[in-house]
Amino acid sequence: MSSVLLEDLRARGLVFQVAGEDDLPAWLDGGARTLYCGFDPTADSLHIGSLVPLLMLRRFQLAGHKPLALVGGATGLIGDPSFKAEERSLNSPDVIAGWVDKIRAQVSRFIDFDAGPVSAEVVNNLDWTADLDVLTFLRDIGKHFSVNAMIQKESVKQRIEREGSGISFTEFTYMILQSYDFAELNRRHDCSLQLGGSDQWGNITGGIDLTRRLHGKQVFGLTMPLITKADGSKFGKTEAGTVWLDPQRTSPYAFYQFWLGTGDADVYNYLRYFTFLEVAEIAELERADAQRAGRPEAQAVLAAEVTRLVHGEEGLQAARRITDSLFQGSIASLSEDDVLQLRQDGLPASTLARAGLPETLTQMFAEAGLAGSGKQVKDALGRNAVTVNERALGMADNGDPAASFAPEGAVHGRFYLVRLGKKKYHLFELI
RNA sequence: GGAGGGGUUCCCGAGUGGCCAAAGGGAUCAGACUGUAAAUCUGACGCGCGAGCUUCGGUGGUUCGAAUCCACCCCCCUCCA
Repeated sequence: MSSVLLEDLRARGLVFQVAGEDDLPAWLDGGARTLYCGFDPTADSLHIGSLVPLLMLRRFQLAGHKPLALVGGATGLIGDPSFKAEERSLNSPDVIAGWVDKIRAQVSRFIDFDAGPVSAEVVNNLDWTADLDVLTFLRDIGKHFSVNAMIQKESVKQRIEREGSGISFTEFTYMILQSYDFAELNRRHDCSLQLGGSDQWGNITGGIDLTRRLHGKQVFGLTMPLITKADGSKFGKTEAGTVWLDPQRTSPYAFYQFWLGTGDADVYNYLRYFTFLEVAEIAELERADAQRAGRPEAQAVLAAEVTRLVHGEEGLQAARRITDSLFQGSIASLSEDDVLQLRQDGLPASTLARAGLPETLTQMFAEAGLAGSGKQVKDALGRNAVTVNERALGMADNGDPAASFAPEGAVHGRFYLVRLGKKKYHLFELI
C-alpha cells in the first residue's frame, strides 16, 4: 500500500532521486518504517524552502510510517557546504542552541506526536556528537570515508575546483557528520530512510554507505526536486526578503499574499508540492481554470491551503479578513472594530502624533516601512500611485503631510489607509 | 615562510587618474496592459523633496583631482616550501 504512496509522490513531481529504488516500494509495503529528514538551524526560523520536506514527513506519516524530524544542533555548528558558493561564517553555540529550540517548535506543527506506533519524534544530532571525541571519530567513522570519493561529490566540486573560493576542513567534514546521523538513527530508532532536498543527495548516499559499513543494514534515500519558478527567478523571495514560517517574521497576511501572487505557470505544480489535495482534484481545477475566462481559482486555493497548513485556520481567516477588506471592500465601509481587527491581524500599521508629522510624505512613508526609501515613494507619487483613504496623491502633496492627512479625511476620526502601488498597504493612526 | 591572483553599490560582473554614484546582466519596486498572474513595454534602482551628502576591504599618503597611483594592514584563492 505504500507503493501507492510512492506513486502519488511521483505523480506530484516530488521524487527527484531514489537510492535503493528497486527495493524501496516493497520495503515500505512491508510495514511501518521509520524515516527522517534533517533541518539545520541557520536562523531562528525555517522558511518556505523547508516546507516541502516538512510536508513530506507528514505524507509518509499519513501513509503509516514513523517520521523523525532531526534538528541539527551539531551540524548547524559546522555548516553544510553543499552547493554553497562560499564558506560560511560560524555562529556561536549559544545562538545555535537558541535557534534549535525555535525550530524544534516549528517543525512540530507539521507532524503528529500522538499517532501510536508511528508517533513522530524530534531528535537532535548534538545528542550523539557532543561527547564524541576526536580520536574515536577519526578511527571509527572517518576511516570509512574515502577522501577520493568525497571530493568527487558534485555538491562540493564547485568549492574544490572553483578559482577564488575554497572549502575549509570543517565544512568538508559536514558530510561525515550527517552520514553519521543516519547510521546513528538507524541504530537507535531502526530508521531506514532519509529524505532531503536534491542538494542533499551526496550527504544522503554518504549516510547509506556508512550505515551499511557500520551496521550491515540496507537503508534508503529519497530526494525532492529543488522548487523553481518558471521564469527562472528564485522561489521564496519577495521584496521584503525571505518568506518565513514564523508569523513574527512573515505575517499570515503577507504569507497568504505571497502564495496568491503565484504565477499561472507555477501554480498547479505548487498545488501538488505544497498541499494535500489529490492529484486528480488539482488536474480538475486546472481544467476548470483553463475553460474559465479571466482569473483562475488556483492561486486562491493554493494560498488558502498552505496558509492553513502553516498558520492554522485562525491565521488563514486573519489573512482573508485583511485581503477582503483591502482588495474588495472600501475602507470607509469598515466599522471601527473592523479597522482595529485588521491591525490585530497583522496589517502593517503605525501610530503617529498629529502634531509631530514629518515634513514630507516620502519621509513619513519610508520611516513607516511602506517603502524601502524615499525614492520609491517619490516615484510612486510621480505616477499618482499613492492613495490615502482612496484619494490619490501627487508629487505636489509631498511637502504637506498634514493636508493629506487632514482630520476631515479620516475614517472614524483617526485612521488612514495608505496604498502604495497596487499591493502595498499601511494603516496610519493619527492621534 | 616564498611567488602569484583577488576583495567594486542586493547578487554576478565591468571599470585601472578627471567624461564615475560608477557599464552590463540578474533580482527588486512603480506605471501601462491585465486577473493582486505571466509575458511585453516604460521608468526607478547609495541616501536626500531639494541644494547636496556618503560609497568601490581598512588606514594613511601622492595629486588641483583617486574605485583607479604609493605605503602599511586585514581577509580570500592558487602554487611552492
